[in-house]
Amino acid sequence: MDPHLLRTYVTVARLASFSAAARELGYTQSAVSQHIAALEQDLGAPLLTRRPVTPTAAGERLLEHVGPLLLRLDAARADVARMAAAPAHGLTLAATPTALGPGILGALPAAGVTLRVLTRDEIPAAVATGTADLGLVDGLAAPSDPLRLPDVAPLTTHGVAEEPVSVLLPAGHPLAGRTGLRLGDLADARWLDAPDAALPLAQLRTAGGGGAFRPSVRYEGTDLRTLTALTAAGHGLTLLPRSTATGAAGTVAVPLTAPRVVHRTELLHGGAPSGAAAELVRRMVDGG
Amino acid sequence: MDPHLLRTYVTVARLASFSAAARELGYTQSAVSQHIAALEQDLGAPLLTRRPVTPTAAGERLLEHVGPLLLRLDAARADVARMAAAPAHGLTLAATPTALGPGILGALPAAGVTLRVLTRDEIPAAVATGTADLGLVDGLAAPSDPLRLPDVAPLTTHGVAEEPVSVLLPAGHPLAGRTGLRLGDLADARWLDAPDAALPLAQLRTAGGGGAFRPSVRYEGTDLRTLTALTAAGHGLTLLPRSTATGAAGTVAVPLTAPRVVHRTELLHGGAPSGAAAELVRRMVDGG
DNA sequence: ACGGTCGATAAGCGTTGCTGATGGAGTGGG
DNA sequence: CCCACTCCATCAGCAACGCTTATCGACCGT
Repeated sequence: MDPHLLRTYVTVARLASFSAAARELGYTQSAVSQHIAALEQDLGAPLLTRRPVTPTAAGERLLEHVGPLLLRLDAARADVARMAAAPAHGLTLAATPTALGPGILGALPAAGVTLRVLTRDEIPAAVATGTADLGLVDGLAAPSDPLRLPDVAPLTTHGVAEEPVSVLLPAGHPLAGRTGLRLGDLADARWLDAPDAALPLAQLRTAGGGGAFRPSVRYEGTDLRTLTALTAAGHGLTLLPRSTATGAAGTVAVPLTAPRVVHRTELLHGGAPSGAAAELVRRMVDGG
Repeated sequence: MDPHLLRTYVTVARLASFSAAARELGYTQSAVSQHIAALEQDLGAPLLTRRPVTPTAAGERLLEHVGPLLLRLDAARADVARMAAAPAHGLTLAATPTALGPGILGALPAAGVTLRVLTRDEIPAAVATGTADLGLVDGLAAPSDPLRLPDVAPLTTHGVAEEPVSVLLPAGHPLAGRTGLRLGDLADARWLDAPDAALPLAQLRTAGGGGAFRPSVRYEGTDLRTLTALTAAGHGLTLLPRSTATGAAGTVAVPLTAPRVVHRTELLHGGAPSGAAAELVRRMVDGG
């Protein structure tokens, strides 16, 4: 169970080819073949079918483990290296688009920060592996409940903001005049499925809402502007934190009253934030 | 970052001795020394101070990673091996004491089951590494919310039971006559700290309650009988699921009305439960 | 039928990683 | 105060591992 063997295993599985994996990893085809053979002998079960190269049932199970495993390994290496390396000057902050509300943006220093917009799942990984110094993740949660984050590594989290959630409707929508909406009122509505830009509907199901949603258009970008435009054009409703929902052209933001969930933003960092990062953490946590 | 190196690193750190670790691992002292040297060179930072042998700051960070890492590695190996191995006849079920309520016990088959009582943290690990075929974990959660489990491996969870939570008071307690109690009413009470037997108070804080608790006696066993006896003797209050709280001699169980949390039990299993385990899963999930 | 590609296997060889021995450093006892 | 003991680091030697090169059988398209 050498990490090297696991790494070649995942590349072989991904490329569905021993030779291609060898090329990508800088090995010989023979070496890759021996790697896989060694793994299969070690685990006592065939992992791949040859010709075509496809994971077996056991191989599929292994694949589910290896990703997080290698991630954690990288995280450990990065975490230790961070303590030895000289503190870098630049500070990179990974965040989801909806986490960057006005309150957060106001707390940023005037210069020296690199913002990197990532998926919710990518942010803990980026912080753990040192790709980013700090992370901002947001999501839906019961009031004062922490978010459920994948624990790829021992990360420290601080809640930095909580605000109400709004439903974004096109201006002419029959419910646009309401002062508040229950999710039950919207059982038959069509929702935009935009996991990287809006708040993911799937979180609502775990956070207490029930029932199945009917997604219409799926939007895989991270631009809030086009997202609100899609809603304005009638392609579906969107769930957004109130501050980012209000004021979008052609839309109306109505507070969500039930289930009682809030949009929560959390700041994430590894063990020992260096100078500039530590200062930013202090400012954000104290401020919020 | 060979797993072997990591394994010797943790043993050295645990035993605070190169030679002792070598003895335990079946290596020479020289080999252990070289392992640590290799790790330190690979990571670019000293991990241990010698004489006395103590983790450095970087070493401490590494230690936090290595435990889960090796656990996941074992889990992956066990998971794959499980698919190749012949299905065992015996079925072992790991559970917390409070998870074994009457409803659960009734669903067990008449014979062929080994029950193993473990800590909440140990159960996911046991299921992941194949030490147990199935796991039953319980805890406090908002109604219909899933529990927060450490994700040591991709495990499947099914909610199997939810029931109200009761506060266990000694029979003569001033609040014993109440029909319901708010946590606020008990702000000044003394609580038994029994993380392995009762419901851990710490979970309440994340589940919505606030404030600090004043633990009195700490009980590290898993026997509910002595736990209720401790409460009856006035050593502190205990939080228990209603069905296990009622009827204990010398105590009164009063429902907890606020915060609105329930005692939730979840069934855990790995990817491919074998015959007997699969049947038990089906029965429990359908029944609940 | 035949070149081309793919993965498995054998042989050769450099490197790794172990053992055993030795040395310097700190420690406790006589 | 010195000696014996323990601890970890280091060195030399050797076996085993892991890579490459080379070759083979199987499959595919032409």
